[in-house]
Amino acid sequence: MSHIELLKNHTLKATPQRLCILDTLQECGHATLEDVQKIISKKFPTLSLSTIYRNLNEMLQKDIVSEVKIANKKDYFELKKDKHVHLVCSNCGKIEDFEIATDEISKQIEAQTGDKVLNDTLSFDVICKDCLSAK
Amino acid sequence: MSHIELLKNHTLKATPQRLCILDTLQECGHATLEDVQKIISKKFPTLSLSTIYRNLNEMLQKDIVSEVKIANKKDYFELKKDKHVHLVCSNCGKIEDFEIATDEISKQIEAQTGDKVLNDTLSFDVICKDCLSAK
DNA sequence: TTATTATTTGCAAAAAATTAGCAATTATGC
DNA sequence: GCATAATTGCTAATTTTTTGCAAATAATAA
Repeated sequence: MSHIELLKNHTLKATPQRLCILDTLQECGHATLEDVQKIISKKFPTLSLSTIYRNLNEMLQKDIVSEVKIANKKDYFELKKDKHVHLVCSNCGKIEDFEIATDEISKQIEAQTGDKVLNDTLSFDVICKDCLSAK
Repeated sequence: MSHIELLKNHTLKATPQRLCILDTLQECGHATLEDVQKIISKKFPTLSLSTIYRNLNEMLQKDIVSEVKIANKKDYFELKKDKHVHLVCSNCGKIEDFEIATDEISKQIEAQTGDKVLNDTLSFDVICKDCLSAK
């Protein structure tokens, strides 16, 4: 789905500012507010900081974007996508997505606690393949 | 280990302020900065906000305390403890710890990506047993 | 104990991050 | 194209976090 459609489906007007924010997130994969700000200041210097804040918040509300929380790091934003875990390289800082089935572990939790698992957010600290081979 | 020892082992003086902060985290299990502040303002009204900030940061550095990041929530602090996952009730907001082996999933990631997994942070959105039975 | 000293605290003020208010601008549907 | 409701970009207000420094205090050794 195009970003324009995405916005319209959520009753948001497709302004150039919003499209620029979405493009930025798409390019980066995962971007902190600072990242977004820095990149946008080059691509679209007149786009104001308050517009970035306002829109990221709106898009979070409307579930177009999600916030990725990683220990000892600032919050990241990403476009909403299929369920995945985050692999965070402790060496180079890179964040990769990885699709994996987490049903097993959810079942185990349900069996042992009596809770009902709805959803999960998993992140793993890793040394990525590239950093490993660079040693 | 007592909190006093804990501090001394990390070359921090055992001041009443620090002990109060540690006690608060222990009581709460998981507390946001706001929680800590609110509770402390009753127990120890003269303990200043900058002391809370300064000490939580120091304790994070020294690995006495860790930061718990949960999607759509403020950051929580907890005393460092054995590896565990967080179960966050979407209904009542309660956060529970749960000990679970995550080796399986780490192995799977290593096999498929070539990365080396060091550590993980998992949290699960659940409806807790109490909320389930209250329906 | 008491004296000494390096840490730590509390306060007030600075800096950084986030949000609000509002006039001017713009996307959308007719 | 026009009308209009939504959105933007300002600037100013809040809120959150950090700093600097004098006064207070915990740890140490005499």
